[in-house]
Amino acid sequence: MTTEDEPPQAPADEHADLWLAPGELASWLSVVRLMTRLPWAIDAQLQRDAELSMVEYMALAMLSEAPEWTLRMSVLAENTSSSLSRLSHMVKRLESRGYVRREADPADGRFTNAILLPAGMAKLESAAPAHVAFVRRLVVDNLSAERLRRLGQDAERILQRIDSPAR
Amino acid sequence: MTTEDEPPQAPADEHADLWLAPGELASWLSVVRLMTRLPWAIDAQLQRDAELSMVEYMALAMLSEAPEWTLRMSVLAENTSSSLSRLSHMVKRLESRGYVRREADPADGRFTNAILLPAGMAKLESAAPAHVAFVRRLVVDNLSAERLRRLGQDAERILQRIDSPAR
DNA sequence: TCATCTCACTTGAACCTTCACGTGGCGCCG
DNA sequence: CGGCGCCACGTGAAGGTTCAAGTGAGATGA
Repeated sequence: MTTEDEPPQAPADEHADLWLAPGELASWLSVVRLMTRLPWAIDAQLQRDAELSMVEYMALAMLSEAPEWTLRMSVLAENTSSSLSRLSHMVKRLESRGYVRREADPADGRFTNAILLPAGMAKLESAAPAHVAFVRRLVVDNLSAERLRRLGQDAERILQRIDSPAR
Repeated sequence: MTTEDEPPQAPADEHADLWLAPGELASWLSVVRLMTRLPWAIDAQLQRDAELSMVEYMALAMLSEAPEWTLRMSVLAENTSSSLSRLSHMVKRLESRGYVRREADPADGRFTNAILLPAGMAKLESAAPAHVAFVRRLVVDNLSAERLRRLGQDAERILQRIDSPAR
């Protein structure tokens, strides 16, 4: 697919060194569209079927696999790739829905633990099947095992660069 | 090559059929993290160096390659993967900054054309080098040509499923 | 020719994220 | 033991996106 179309007029004269080769550009634009629309699609599915956003689902899922259904806010923030502030607001909302609760770490009051409540676990379990099926249909079962593995590797490779200091 | 890593402990007991196989899950989580953090990184770079968001940059870039620097709002929305409403708000802001203007299509007043202004083109040209360099460092030059091509293909394949009706 | 329908936008409110700052617990150094 | 600084979080305002209506231009049909 895709690509490698020569534009009827070649406007990419002076853009050439400022920009990307046609094939590179096409691939990059596909990635951009994926980054924009895949989260949107997942959010829409979860919102429709479970009234959860993807980050909320991820948070519940992370907690459900943690010992004692408990995680520090900062760890949960890291695991869900969200800022502490965003997480704080989000957990407040989950708390008001009865899915989690917070308490200061008994051992060190500077930390706050987020704790999954039974209602939250129930919510997660009721949301999981449709969500997993959706992820399978869009991604996991849509790519060969090998390609999925490579996709994950590429993602890690890019993430590494994101985390590494400016240069 | 390469190996198939077994996780040291297998926690996926009863989750197994509700969820994904360990390798699948790992790949999927990598993709999720990529979808979350790559846009964030790009936005941060553009914001810092040019006070533009990624969508704004994309919109200017699309317009700059369109004939007469002109595109219908609906076409621009499609090309930037954003809703018409989002685009409308966004273009209003770009308009107030003097980068674009809007006018009703003379041939058919139902359509609205977004038109890139010289100041917008100048903005784009001044933002492009750093942005392109950043994209190269994170993605394009970080993957082999073959892997980049395949990444683009995988993205297209997933996008196709997103666009196809529920089943 | 005029009511009605359709379709591309536009708009304003609600919601969420971001940003900058504020707060409280605990270690540390005197 | 007492002030100081650091660090994990919390909070409120600002800004952007989403959602649900609203608007206006052209097609359609009587």
